[in-house]
Amino acid sequence: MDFMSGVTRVGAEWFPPAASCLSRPYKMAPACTNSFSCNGRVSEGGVTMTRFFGTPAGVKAGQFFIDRRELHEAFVHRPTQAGISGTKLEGSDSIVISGGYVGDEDNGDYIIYSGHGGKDPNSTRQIADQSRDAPGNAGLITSHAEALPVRVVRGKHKGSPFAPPAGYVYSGLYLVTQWWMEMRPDGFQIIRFRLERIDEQVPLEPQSLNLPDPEFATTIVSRRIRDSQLAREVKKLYDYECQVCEQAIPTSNNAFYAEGAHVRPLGRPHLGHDALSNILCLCPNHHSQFDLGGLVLTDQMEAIETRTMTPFASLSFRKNHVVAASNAGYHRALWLGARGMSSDLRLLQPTA
DNA sequence: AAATCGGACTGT
DNA sequence: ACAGTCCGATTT
Repeated sequence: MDFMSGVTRVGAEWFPPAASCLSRPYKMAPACTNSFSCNGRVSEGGVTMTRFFGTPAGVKAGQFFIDRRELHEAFVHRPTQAGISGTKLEGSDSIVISGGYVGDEDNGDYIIYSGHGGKDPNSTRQIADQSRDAPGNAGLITSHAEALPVRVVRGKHKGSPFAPPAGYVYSGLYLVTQWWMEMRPDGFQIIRFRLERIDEQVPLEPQSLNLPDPEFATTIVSRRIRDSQLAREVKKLYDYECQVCEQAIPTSNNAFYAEGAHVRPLGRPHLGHDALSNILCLCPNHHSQFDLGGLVLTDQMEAIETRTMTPFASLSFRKNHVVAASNAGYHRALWLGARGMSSDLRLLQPTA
């Protein structure tokens, strides 16, 4: 007996993620073509992927799934019961919103989501505090720190105008933008996460006329969406210390914040590469100064303030990392040329 | 082995 | 509809 008889399914076939992708410190995932890097482990047999970031190939935002097993098989959400997939080390790659915790909010473009834990397995009532060390919760904290994309799935439940009338809908990618511990009225501590939508291609079903204005959220994430796996590796290599000022910005959870800055910009018309030789680890201020042309680099990786054309710092580099002079030269020509000044490299050599 | 925002089945 | 019970698959 087919338990799915009578149910219309959309795109029920699942496709294994295809092509090559970057891996984290564990084994390479078989395949992935999404715009983000993907991670995963391969079992001894070499087939089972357990962690995968981004949207799997062949899956679209808005796609319907009849139950948790289908989500599992499509690599959209691997756990068959738990709401959060992930670990502290790897980060969390997906969540399911099913209204299982009071106080959650679903505003479409942003979500307030409770962590897991502290529930009586028999009564589904909260009987204990939640912990930031539970695997899924710690994973979402890691995803926040690393700006990893989180797949969001909505299940049928009351309280969300975006929830499907039955089954589950894959709702695309979100970023964790905040987390905090919260004391509930019943005296139990829970952990809460704010997630903001980062792929806008597929509109959510408009269920009310006054949708929240997503402009601010999209502005925040527009730079982070480009945070490639390589950029994350560079940040880790430098312990999140800016290569210009050597400052690391402390955040919560004993973590730090930095940004991966592409020297020759990606995309048209610049066509820079997402490669280690084209990425710097910078604090937000120097990243902005660099991207806005207030700072250029000599071939010797001296930082020049373009307002006064004076060197003010020598970039620090760590082992096995070099930025190609050609990329620095491209960036230099981009900004000095645009100001009608000579981009002749000789003018930027430090005078001995 | 424990934990997990399921799922199908029973009752009101 | 809804709530409780039992039986869970998968991952950690």
